[in-house]
Amino acid sequence: MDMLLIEKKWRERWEKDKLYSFNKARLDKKYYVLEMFSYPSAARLHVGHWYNYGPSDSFAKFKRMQGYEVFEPMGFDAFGLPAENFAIKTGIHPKDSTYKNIITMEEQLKQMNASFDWDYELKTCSPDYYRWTQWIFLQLFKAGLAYRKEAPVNWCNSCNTVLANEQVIDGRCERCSHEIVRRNLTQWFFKITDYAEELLQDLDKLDWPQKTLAMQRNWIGKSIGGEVEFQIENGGSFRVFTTRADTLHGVSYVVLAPEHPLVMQLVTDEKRDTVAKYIDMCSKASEIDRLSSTREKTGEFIGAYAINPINNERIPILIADYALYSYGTGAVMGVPAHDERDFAFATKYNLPITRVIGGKDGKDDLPFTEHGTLVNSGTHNGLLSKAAIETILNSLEAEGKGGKKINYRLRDWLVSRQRYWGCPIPIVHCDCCGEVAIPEDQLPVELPYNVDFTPNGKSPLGKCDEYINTVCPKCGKPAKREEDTLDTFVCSSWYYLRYPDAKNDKMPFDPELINKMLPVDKYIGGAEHACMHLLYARFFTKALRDLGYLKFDEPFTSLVHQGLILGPDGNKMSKSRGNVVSPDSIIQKVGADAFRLYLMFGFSYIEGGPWNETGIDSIVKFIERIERIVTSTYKARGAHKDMNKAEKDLNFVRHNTIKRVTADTEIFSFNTAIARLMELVNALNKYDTVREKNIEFMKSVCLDLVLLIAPFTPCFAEELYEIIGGKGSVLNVSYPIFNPECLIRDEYELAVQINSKNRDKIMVGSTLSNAEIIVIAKAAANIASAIDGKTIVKEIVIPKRLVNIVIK
RNA sequence: GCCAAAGUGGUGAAAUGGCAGACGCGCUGGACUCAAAAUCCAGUGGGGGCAACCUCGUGCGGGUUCGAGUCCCGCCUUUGGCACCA
Repeated sequence: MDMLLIEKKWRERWEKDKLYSFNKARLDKKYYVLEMFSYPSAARLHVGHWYNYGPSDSFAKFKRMQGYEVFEPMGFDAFGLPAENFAIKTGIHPKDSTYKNIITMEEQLKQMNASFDWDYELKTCSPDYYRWTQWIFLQLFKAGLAYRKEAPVNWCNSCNTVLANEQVIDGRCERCSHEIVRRNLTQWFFKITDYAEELLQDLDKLDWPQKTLAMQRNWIGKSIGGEVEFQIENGGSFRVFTTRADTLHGVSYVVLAPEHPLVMQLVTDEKRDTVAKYIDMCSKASEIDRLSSTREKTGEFIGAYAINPINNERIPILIADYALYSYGTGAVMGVPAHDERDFAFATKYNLPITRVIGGKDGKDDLPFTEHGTLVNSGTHNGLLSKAAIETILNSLEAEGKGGKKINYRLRDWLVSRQRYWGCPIPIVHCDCCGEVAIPEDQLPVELPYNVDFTPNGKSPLGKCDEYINTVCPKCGKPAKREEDTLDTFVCSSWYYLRYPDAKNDKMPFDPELINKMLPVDKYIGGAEHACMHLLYARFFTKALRDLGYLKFDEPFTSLVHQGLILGPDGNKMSKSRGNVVSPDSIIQKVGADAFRLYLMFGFSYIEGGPWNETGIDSIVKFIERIERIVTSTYKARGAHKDMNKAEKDLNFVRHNTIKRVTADTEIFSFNTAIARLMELVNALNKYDTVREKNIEFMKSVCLDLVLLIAPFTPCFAEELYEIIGGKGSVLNVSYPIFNPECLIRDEYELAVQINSKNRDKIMVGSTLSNAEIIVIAKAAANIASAIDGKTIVKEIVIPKRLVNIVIK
């Protein structure tokens, strides 16, 4: 078969017949399969694209053949830095290069023989999409979920923009690996922290990889504890957050974060200079320096004192950059005896260390960080930590000096970017009215084309006079537009909602339709999005639900991460390593179906692994074996109609294959599914050598084979189906269903063990009882002699598998 | 440092606590052929034995169990994630 030719033939026919067109009349049977959309890169599709889209499309086709109305859209995550950086280098405008790349990518994606319904295609950089991104921004703004604040932010000097916490990897920019520095800037944030608890709780509802759930839990970082209020000696007060209120008697100092506003108020005149210097030093430190937990702790006494509310002790107030202004209250109590970090800090600065929790077994090593019994704690002596936390926080609460409190590690999502190629923020800054939302009927705020986007640390849109200067929608006076654009993760946080209603020009989506189409039934994409896209999208869904636009809580019911295909050297493929494998030549040689099948058979889908193409030839041979056995069977003639042992054996393999392929495909275990298909082909070939063949029966097995393979090699299966006289598309035929009765064998082979070691094999009828089986087992040649004269301690029968006789 | 996952033939990899290595690749032998290719068939974890068979074997050391790659405890290694979060 000329695969390239037949693939073209079937692609054209599918398109003509609109085979993959989603039928809204069958919404009750909808199955939404979504693969994470791609960035429109200039390079051709790489192995990773194929590995993501090929097997998951097979899953979609499998669901289709099971009778579901499958919705499998495709689009482009088209805003973003690469196009802009490319433009800076070459002068080609990001819009031009992006749209050009999209066209070539569309062509390539179509060569995959996938079921994408292109009628629902979306591009996040197109005004009819980002109009609604802006609309959602405004809904969040009106609900108080989008706000502007000055805060220390992560700044990348190479990308000339701020980054969200999630985009900082080990103190470096996730994109260019440049060191991140901190800057104080006024930026837009989304209040994702309002949803911290629900984002955490609802993880329990999701059919997601355990690892990803764990990562999100860690990222949200719930911490149950309490707040304690410390009076300042010369008036005023502040609070600290602690999970160990039981150690309150052991507090020998408190620490404020360098950015804490109280610091410059409380500092004494003699300390003012050194403290200011320290603060300055902290602000200049890069994230890398600051993040290093092995770095020696530093701090400065600010000359002021606080009062420990539980024992009225006078304790010094220090500043140290290990206290994070953005977590808790920005202030920490120091308990050197029971915290490793505090211990190191107190030792260095000669602060008192008082033990207040007794050690185990009389040991008195410090620091002792476990729970235990309180000592040196006045009236609380003798309490266990857990009870003490409860008691102390309750009494503090009664006195108005604190109480129980939960903190989260999760921070609000910083969405401003000082870049050009992104969604404009639909806000006007007016001297009189402040931040004013652009009226919804004036959306989209279009991204201007003629903009100088050479990077100089200022937002490119700010340099574009005709864009930036406008009038206030409220008071009509001259005003300036917001000059930053939105993080591209904002665009991708709702695209799954837009797909089913991609052409709607009245609203972002019709809630009535979307509530029926969503949530996504199966979402497939890389694990690297665990704490970014997948978290943001969940937040958007919940926020839009609370605003009344959606009726479901979670966007993606079930999630699968495909593994990573590494270079042949076992490293991640990258241009700089020179280990990038291009699939183009392989596809030109063997076709997209064979390539897809190879990817599905050669790797465990969720594991991935180093690239190795030695198996491709064998996959081609396998396809040819199928073609040979199916076509020769359909040409053969014979009047034989019996169903004897040979037929029953083949029928067993057939139904076992159907059962296993169905179950394995359901859980994305494609390599084992294909192994089962190979077994069926082997069984067919074996049966083919039988002298008196039941040709009609054999044909029916071949038909099942063609149907079973159809999701994996769609064009090949279509062609074969046509050759054997099938009408219409094979993908419209129902996927075979196994018959349990055909899986019952007349007799089974059992291993017979003595003391758990194999000693013999027996054939037993399937209707025999365990007692009858034991009788046969004991009579087997090797067994009878072995148990002769011995005491039998135990007899175990595992149906269809083994008999174990335990003797003394 | 903390959390999670993984470690199985020459190789890609399989195994609801039940015959370890399914299905492939590679290799060896055979059939077909003048010959080769293609195709088909058989064999293929280590050690021992002429043989039927025996024995060892899933990173290492223990344990639970009639039975452990799988469960438990303690290590080693690798890979991801988090990392001054009070």
